[in-house]
Amino acid sequence: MQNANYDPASVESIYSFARKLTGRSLSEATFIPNAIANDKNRGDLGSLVESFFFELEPGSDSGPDFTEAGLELKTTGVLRAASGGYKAKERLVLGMINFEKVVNESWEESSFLRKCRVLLILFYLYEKERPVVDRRFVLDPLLFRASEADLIVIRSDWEFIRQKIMDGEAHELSEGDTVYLGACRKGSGGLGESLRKQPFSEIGAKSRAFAFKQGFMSSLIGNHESDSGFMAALHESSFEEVIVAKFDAHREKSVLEISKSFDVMKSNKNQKGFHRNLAVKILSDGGHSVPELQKAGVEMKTIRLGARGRPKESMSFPGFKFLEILEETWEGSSFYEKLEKKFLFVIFRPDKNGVERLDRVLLWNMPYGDRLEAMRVWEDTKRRVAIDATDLPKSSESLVAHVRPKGRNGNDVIPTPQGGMHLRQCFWLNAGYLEQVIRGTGK
DNA sequence: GCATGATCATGC
DNA sequence: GCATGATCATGC
Repeated sequence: MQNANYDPASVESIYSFARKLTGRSLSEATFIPNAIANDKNRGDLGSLVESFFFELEPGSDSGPDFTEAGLELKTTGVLRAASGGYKAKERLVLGMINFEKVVNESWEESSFLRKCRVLLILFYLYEKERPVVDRRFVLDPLLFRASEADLIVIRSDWEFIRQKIMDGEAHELSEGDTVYLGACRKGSGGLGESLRKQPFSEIGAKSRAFAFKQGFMSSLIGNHESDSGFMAALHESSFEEVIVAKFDAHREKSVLEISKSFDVMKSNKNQKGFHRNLAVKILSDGGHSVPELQKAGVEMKTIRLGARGRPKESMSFPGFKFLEILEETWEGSSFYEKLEKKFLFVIFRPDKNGVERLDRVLLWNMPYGDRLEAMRVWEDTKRRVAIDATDLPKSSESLVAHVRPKGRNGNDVIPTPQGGMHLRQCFWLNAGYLEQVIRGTGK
């Protein structure tokens, strides 16, 4: 079947297309007919993804879903783990065990291996009350190829299961028999139903399927998380593209919508880090930190615009002590150090109705000329601290930077060279300057 | 509406 | 306990 979105013969192409689901639900990623989207009882997200996102014909069971690429597609639920990451909601079923056939197969030639050598696994956040088409894919897809070490265990599990059937004990199979790959109950043959025949015994057996056990799935997820998102994506895209793609999934969403999608609420109506928190959630797929930013030396700042597109606030930087700045040089100062960095601005903006939305992100370096102006303000500050620490550069004195208090409260005072005590201060980039920076880029 | 002053919540 | 990022509050 022809498809304009990806090349069904290319694993890479399929994978990149699958990544468009990351951070979204199926209904956000593609059109779903109302009759299906509204059917809250519709349980099988996997087949909906196959038909509406990948536009595959309903599969025959014989081979992998992406026949040409030899790739089997799996869609599976995850739950939040106490650690902050995710864990598997349940085992991943890989295909029914055909008691008659499996006994005649070798591991290398097995239909199990043929079908499950390479898996493309999509992880969505399981939320009971949420219709399946609205459940969000919270991790990047995982292209699963069992490691050598895993394969040894999986093979031994598979052979154990096969041997039990050869011994005429299919009815005694149990998931606990094995380590990573289990024979789980699936399909007809439950209580009161007719049992299936097995080749080496007259006793009927419950029908079973091969499945990666829940613990194995959770460990896959854990490994995937730790090298996922950024690092995995970085194999294919630039740092900037990765970041922009993460935010693109939430662009134009209201702050409320974003917070709901990550299931976070303002813990406190004065929670000043709320928007920053949302940005962290977006970048880390629901986690609570973004070590990649630190690793790359990127300084993330949130900017909230007013109705006219001007930042509501100036941007603060680490504080300085009056007595210390006298001993510092510009290039030894923490303000200098920060301004040398690459910034990631996460920009929020109110729409016509005043609803604040994620506008866009911007990776930005301060131009050299503006750093010189920041240096001038810093030098001026140092000079004036020595004269009168209560009279420092105001925002009206420079287009770029100024100095203002930053403290716990009115009691948060530190000593001045003049022998008095004065409110702790820090450097700020002017709101007006930031406005120019933002206007000069993108839109 | 903006400049300036003041302070809050959080994470280490 | 304290630094940090961020926001609130006030007065012109």
